Amino acid sequence: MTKKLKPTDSELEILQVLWKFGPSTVRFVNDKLSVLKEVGYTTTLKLMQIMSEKKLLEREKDGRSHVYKAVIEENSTKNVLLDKVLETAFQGSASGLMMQLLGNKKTSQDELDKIKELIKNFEEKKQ
Amino acid sequence: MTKKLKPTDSELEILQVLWKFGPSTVRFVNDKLSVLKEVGYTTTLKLMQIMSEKKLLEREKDGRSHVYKAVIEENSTKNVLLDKVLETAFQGSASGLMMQLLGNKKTSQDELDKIKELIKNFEEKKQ
DNA sequence: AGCTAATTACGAATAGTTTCGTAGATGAAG
DNA sequence: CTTCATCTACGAAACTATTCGTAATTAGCT
Repeated sequence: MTKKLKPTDSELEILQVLWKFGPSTVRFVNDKLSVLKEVGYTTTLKLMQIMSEKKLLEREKDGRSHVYKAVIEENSTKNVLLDKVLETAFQGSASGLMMQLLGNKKTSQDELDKIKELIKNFEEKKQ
Repeated sequence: MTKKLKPTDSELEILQVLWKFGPSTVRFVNDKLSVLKEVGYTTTLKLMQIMSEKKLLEREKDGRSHVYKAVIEENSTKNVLLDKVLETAFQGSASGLMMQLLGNKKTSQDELDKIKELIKNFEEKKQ
């Protein structure tokens, strides 16, 4: 059973890189993060070391450096984050959350169509 | 312009009470929180004092105590929280988030119907 | 006025996150 | 083998969140 560890914001940024690009070195992750924000190499290193201790990452020696990979799944992690908001902000009401999402001007017609398709498929599968 | 202050988890619990019941004393809020979890009176007091400093709450003297009210809106706060998850975990994709939500076993048919209704209304209003 | 119960104020302890400086280790190149 | 660049390890500092003990204040009651 996977533990329901909620990563911090900084940890999530690192996880995003590893999920997207697969197992990577600190150097690689730091380069990707540097595109988005100023961040020192040792800062990223330290964070990834801590995440290894927490078992969020695993690492393997490769020459003089290490290759880190995410241990926790992208899906289950997203579930934890979404559940948290669903519970704390929307009292567990998916439609309440949906209403908020639609109230955001950001949802395009294209997205809306995708969502409708999702619901349709979901209901068919359910029977 | 409303600031995009993201309340902490504990702060959110207090905000939920104030949003639900309107302006309240520390005693009242603490009583409500105590139903859900063990929490000391001075802990709640301190938190609400800090939230006042942060301008998340306003307070007004009433006899020997204070009445606190939420300054930040329920809707905009939920938007901030939802946006955060949408951006950090789902790269801004509402349908991606929706997929995750449906993947959760928790979404009932009743909720699903409400969501369909929401989308229908939303599309009608859009034209 | 004096007592009591409730409230606020203050500050400290704890824990967790985030950042980064510095030192030490290591592999590669000459 | 020595030098150099790169990487890891370690620890400390700054910051935030959370909790709560204790002291001071206040309103109301007799």
